[in-house]
Amino acid sequence: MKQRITLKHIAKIFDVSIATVSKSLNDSHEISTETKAKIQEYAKEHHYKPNSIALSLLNKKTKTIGIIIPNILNSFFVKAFVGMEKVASENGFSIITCITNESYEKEVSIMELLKNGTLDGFIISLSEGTQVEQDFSHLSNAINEGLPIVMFDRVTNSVECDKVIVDDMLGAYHATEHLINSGCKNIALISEIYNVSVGKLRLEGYKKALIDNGRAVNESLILNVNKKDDFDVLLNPFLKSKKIDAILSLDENSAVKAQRTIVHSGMKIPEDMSIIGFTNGKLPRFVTPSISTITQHGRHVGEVAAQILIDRLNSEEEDSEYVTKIIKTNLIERATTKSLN
Amino acid sequence: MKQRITLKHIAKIFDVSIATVSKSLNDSHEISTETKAKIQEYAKEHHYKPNSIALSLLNKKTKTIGIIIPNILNSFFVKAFVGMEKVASENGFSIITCITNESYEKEVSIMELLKNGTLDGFIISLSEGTQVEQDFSHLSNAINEGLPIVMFDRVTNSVECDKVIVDDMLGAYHATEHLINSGCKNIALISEIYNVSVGKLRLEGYKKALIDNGRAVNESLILNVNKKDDFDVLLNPFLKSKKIDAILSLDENSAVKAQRTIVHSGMKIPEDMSIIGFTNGKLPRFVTPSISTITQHGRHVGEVAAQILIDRLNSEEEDSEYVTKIIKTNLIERATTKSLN
DNA sequence: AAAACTTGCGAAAACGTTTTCGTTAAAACA
DNA sequence: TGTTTTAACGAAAACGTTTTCGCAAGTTTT
Repeated sequence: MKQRITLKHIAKIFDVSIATVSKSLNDSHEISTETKAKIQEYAKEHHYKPNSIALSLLNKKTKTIGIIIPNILNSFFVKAFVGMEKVASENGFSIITCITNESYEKEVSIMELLKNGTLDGFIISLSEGTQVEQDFSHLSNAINEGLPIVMFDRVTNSVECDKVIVDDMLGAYHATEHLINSGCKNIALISEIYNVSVGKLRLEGYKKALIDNGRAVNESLILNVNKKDDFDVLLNPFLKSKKIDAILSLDENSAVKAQRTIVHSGMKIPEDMSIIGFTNGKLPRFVTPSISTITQHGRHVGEVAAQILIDRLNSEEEDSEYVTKIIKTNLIERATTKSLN
Repeated sequence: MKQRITLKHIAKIFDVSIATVSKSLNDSHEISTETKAKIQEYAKEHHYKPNSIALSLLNKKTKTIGIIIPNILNSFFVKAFVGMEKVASENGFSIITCITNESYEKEVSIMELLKNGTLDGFIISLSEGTQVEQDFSHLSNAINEGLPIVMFDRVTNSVECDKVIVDDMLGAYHATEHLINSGCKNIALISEIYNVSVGKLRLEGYKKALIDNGRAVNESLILNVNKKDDFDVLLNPFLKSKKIDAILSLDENSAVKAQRTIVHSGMKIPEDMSIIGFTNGKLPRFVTPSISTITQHGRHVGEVAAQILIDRLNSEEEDSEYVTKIIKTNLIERATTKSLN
């Protein structure tokens, strides 16, 4: 194992000071052209690379940002991640990734661990546990210690920082309206994410659309499910008992599972039953019949979040205002909805 | 923005030396119990955390590993990633993630960038570009410079290092045999990954199974496709012209796309046409009919890879032998294959 | 009472880099 | 010739930490 080459090594070779080597490699005018030339050549030949740890210590900047996501086995978060990675890499930043598995404790301990100087800032989407717990001190502490945070998707009003959110309410609103306009009478809502902020916003959008269109909100048409629930068992009686003819699913999983159950039950899609889901992964696209989906532009969300953080890190002034960017959604009409005309 | 608290701050407060503070916080016996007590208390109250950049510089260890993957929008790689993140986090390691987008150039430049002291080691799956280019000097250089590498899934014999591979050949072999034993006569092979090592191994397994079972290898039944190809256009004439009654897809994408094309063509699955794919993501499971799949245990692959690297980093002795772990595959029988009895 | 040992702490080096501020010698000027 | 500029380099501080070694005072042993 070769020792990594340092300024000191080079200095010894040419019998000059470390300062001279450093300046030579930075092409300083203080050093004579010949000295610079020979030092630069030697450095190149021996693949000298400045130790970035030493630089980080000196500059108090690491050019590294932390990305904390609840769960990466989720097409929205992976896409957001891809967007962040792209922007970070384009701007010369590295990313350290952590997965909280929806746990508040893990989120807190990760942030404690990472507030040790290795990071210049955070991008985070809150874990379900944190949104239940409603304790955000680990975040405000980080901000107080000078670590900027950008929150995306699952955010909270209790922390002041930059935010990138999806227009969940409007997305659900439009989807619901689409179902209404295509003739659906009893629109059910299924959610696996009733605990998290975006789930609540989508629910609001659903209700508002009903009311704005002169329908009553029927709470018995709202079904909150858990990840381990058996959909067939849960959904079949639910659908039959209520004369439901449309489902708005607030997350990707429940949309796909509902579609399966309905396909197996023999109902006609979309004639007897319409479905709209959230999050445009491969799943709703490749399933048969393909599922109409509200796309959240996950990749774009990630890009914007990363760009905001990097801009803040690169800007000199400390006190620029926090921004909240809202990313619009789109309804992708596929085979589980009737078209409007 | 509060300044981060350092040993120096604490030293000034109690009018002692930095050394004393450091030793107190590390509970050294050299320091009197009272001094230790008051310093520890103050440190705790003010949330002192050692600057890990300074420690990294001192110890020449960062407790950070780099994970380089070709593409994270791929269920195998995400699962592997999840496994690595889990093991790393359990062992107190952070991970820096980079995505090469299958590009050789990006892979090289990423490694150049990261060989700057920020990482203790790498876990990498080769990009398609690298496997085409067959230039691995960026990897051997890293190893020569003392940065251990664990390669997983897409590996090469040209670099000596720890490896974790999936038993692709045997997986394809068993799948092919299953198709033969269930009565299929003309088994086609479709691959989007003919360029990468694992694609070649799977192809070998397919051929070997045919030969071992007294069948001839018919090269015209082997179809290499590209990501942008239109499957319907490509596949329909292919299937009709060759009397094909089974397909072995070497990757997840082509399996799902082939299934769609076949469903649309009206053929009966699995009576007229059997399908087996690779990589057990959500897609093959949720699609109708669900696709029989060879699972590669991605998560386990990731866990093993990370554990090997971390063990090597933690071990004192330099020269422990390189290992190659082979992870067995399983065939998950679903609705696109006939059962054997 | 002298010698040896213990306790409690500080100075300084080390990790690798950049940068500010000398310092020396040669060159330019008066 | 004496003074000022300029060119080329080095010393040292700084980033935050750990650790080795040394030192003084007090304590124990002979």
